[in-house]
Amino acid sequence: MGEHPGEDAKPETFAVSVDVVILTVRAGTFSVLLVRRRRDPHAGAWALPGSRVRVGEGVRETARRALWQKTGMDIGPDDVHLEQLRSYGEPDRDARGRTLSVAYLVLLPDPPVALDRDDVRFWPARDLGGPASPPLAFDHGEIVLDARERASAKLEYTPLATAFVEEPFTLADLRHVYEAVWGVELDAANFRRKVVSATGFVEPSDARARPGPGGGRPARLYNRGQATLLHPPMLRPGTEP
Amino acid sequence: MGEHPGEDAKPETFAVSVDVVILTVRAGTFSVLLVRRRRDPHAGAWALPGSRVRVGEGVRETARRALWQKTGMDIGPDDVHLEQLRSYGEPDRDARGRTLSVAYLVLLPDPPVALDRDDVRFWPARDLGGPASPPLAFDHGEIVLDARERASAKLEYTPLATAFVEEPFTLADLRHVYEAVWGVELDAANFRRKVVSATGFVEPSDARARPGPGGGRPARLYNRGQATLLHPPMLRPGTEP
DNA sequence: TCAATAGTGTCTTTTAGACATTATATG
DNA sequence: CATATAATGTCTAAAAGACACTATTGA
Repeated sequence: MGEHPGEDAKPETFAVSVDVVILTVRAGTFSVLLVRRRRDPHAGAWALPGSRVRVGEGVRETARRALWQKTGMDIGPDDVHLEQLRSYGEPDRDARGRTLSVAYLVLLPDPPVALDRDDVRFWPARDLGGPASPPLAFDHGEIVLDARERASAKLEYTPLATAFVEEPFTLADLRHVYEAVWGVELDAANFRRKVVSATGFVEPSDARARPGPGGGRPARLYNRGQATLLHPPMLRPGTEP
Repeated sequence: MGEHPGEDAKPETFAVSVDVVILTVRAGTFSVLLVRRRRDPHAGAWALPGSRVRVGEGVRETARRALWQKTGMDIGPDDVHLEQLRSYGEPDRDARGRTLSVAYLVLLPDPPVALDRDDVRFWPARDLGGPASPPLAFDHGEIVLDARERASAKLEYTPLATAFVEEPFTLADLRHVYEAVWGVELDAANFRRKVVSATGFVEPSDARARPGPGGGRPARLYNRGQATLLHPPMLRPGTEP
C-alpha cells in the first residue's frame, strides 16, 4: 500500500478548522469549556468551540475569533495565554469530508462572565473521557486529553500557572491552581519557598489582599514575572521515589 | 476586520503537507537532515523532507512515507521515534496558494546508511538559523528551531534520549546524547547515578561492550526501559541558581 | 478572647555536584 | 608496565519535606 502510485496517490484537499481547548480553574476544579452541538453530525453531543479557517486568515487568528464568537468572551490579544497544541487529521474523523483540525490551548482565570448557559458550560477536566463524561463529538475526547497532559506538564517547568489567576494574585491562589490541575495537596510553606526562589516566576508587590470573612492575616499580592522557564522547576510530587 | 461577514468570511481550502524534522547525533554533533530543493519556489535552498497528504492517507502515514521516500531510509513502524510537533499555516507561507504543513519530529540513532549525497545531508542543528546556516526554504528555519527546543526539553522529563542510540547501548553513549543536544559536559559518575535511579529509564543487561582501541574497562550494556516519564527528571545544568 | 489564614524558622532526609578511588580492559 | 575507560565511594552543599512557631486579621 502506497508502494506504487495508484488511485490513492492523488493529493488531498482539506477543510481546515480550529478547535480551542479553554481551560480554567473554577471553584477548585480544573475545567474545560464545551459547547453543545446543534447540528449534525454529533448533534446534541458536546464539542470544543471551533471554526473554519477563512480566506486570508491566520490560524491563530481563527483561534481568537472562535474564542469570542462561540463563548461571548471578548478578549484582547494579551489577556489570555493562547498556544497551539497539535493537529488532528485522521482520514475518517469527519464523515462529511476530509478535515484537519488545529487544536489550540487557552488558559484563563475563572471568567466572571455568566457563561453557564444551557449550551455552553465548563466541565470538570478529570471527568471527561470517564464514566461521568457527557458524549463528546468527533475526536474531541482525545484532544482534551492531550490538552490536559500538556497543561499539567507545563506547570512544572514554566510559569504557566500564573495564566490561571487574575493579577495581582496571592501565593495561595497560585497554589490552588497547582493543586487543582495536579490533583494533589501541597504544603503551603514549602510551596512558597520554591515559588519565590524560582527567579522571575512572580514579582512581589507592596499591596495585600483583604482577608476572607473568617479573618486571617492579609496575604501579600504578586504579579507575573518575566521568566519563560522555571529554574529550578516545580516538580510534581513523585509517584515512585 | 472579521466583525462582519464580508468578502473574507469565506472558508478557505487547504493543501496539507507534512514536513519531517529528522534529528540525530552523529560524531558528537546534534544534527538535522535537510534536502536541497530542485524546483521553485526556493530552488537551491535547503528544506525539510516532506510530502503532500494523499487521498485516504493518515497524516502520520504521510510522515512515514516522506521519511523513506525522500531519504532512502526504509524504516519499520517501531524503529524510530515519530511524534507530531505542531502545524504551520500562515496565509503567506507559500506563494502558490494556501497551505498548511504538519511538522513531525523523528529521532534516530546515527544512521549507517550512506546518506551524505550531494542533495541530502545532515547539518549541525546549532548552526541553522545562524550565520553558518545554508539558505532555508519557506518557514523551515522556524520549524527546525521549534523541533530543537522540543527535543531539548523532552530529554529532561522523558527517556527520549534512548531514541538517539542503537540498542544495546552504554551509559557513555547515552551521556554523549545529552551532551550533544544540550551543548554541555556532564560528570560521568553523577550522570550514571541519576540514570540508574530513574525507574524504568534503562534496563541493564549482562553483556558488556568491547573497549575501544586504547583499552579501558568494558562498559555494561543497557536496553530501553518501559518508563514514558522520568521520575525524577534529568535536570539540565541551570543557567541561574 | 478565639478561629483563620499568612508567613518564618528549624530540623531531617534526599539529592546534586565535585572528585578520589578501584576495576578491567588494550598495548 | 602505562594508559584508557568504567564503575564505585566519599564528602559537601543544596534542596525537599515535615511541621512547629509567629504574625495579623475578623468576629
